[in-house]
Amino acid sequence: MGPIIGMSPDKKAESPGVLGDLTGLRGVCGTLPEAECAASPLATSLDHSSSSGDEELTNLNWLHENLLQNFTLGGPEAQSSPSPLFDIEGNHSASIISSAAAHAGESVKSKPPFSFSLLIYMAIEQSPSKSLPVKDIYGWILEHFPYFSSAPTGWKNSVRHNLSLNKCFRKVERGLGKVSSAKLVILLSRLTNTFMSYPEVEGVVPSK
DNA sequence: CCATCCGTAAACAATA
DNA sequence: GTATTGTTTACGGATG
Repeated sequence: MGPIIGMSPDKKAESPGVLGDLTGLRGVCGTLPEAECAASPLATSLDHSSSSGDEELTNLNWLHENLLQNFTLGGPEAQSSPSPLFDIEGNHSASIISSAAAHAGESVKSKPPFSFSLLIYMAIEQSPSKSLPVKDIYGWILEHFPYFSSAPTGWKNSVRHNLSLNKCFRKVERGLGKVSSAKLVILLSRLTNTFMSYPEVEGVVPSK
């Protein structure tokens, strides 16, 4: 397989049921006022006058929809729950990620049909504290996607690149939670706040 | 053709 | 001094 090439045409064909269509993601992201999505989400996202708009590239709202629609309920119709957002925070959270990981396991040797943002998100979501040191993110990815164990080391750079670029990931000082050996922790605060309003998480995040 | 998204590489600074 | 981590920039491919 020539997955190493990166974005091979198979990418799309390979993730018909998994990621559905990435095209939708872009659509979502493009329609939503990015900054607001992150800051104050559902709320009316009409006040993006305050934001500079540089977050369009960093918004991962689509990620939720995508994840939830494809992994949780098996489809956009997902009407069983009032809001798919609940699943991600609720008990289903783990299963969502597990499902994703399971999908990944199908083709252990091939490049996972997930973007780095998604991989990072899954790793963080699976952690008990919803936060992970970079090192552990590496570890999670390696554990669930052995493909990277044999892949060039550049993927780690990509992970860090995504962590920095995507404002959905927030860096917090260590020592705030259970993370002890890590230097820094990446926390998905905006993401969770956007859809689930996690007061607890907010408390964990050091307001610098 | 253009805009956007994603992956990758690289350079550099900060920190442990 | 070294390794790791974090940030930033740039480029090219893929897609709508």
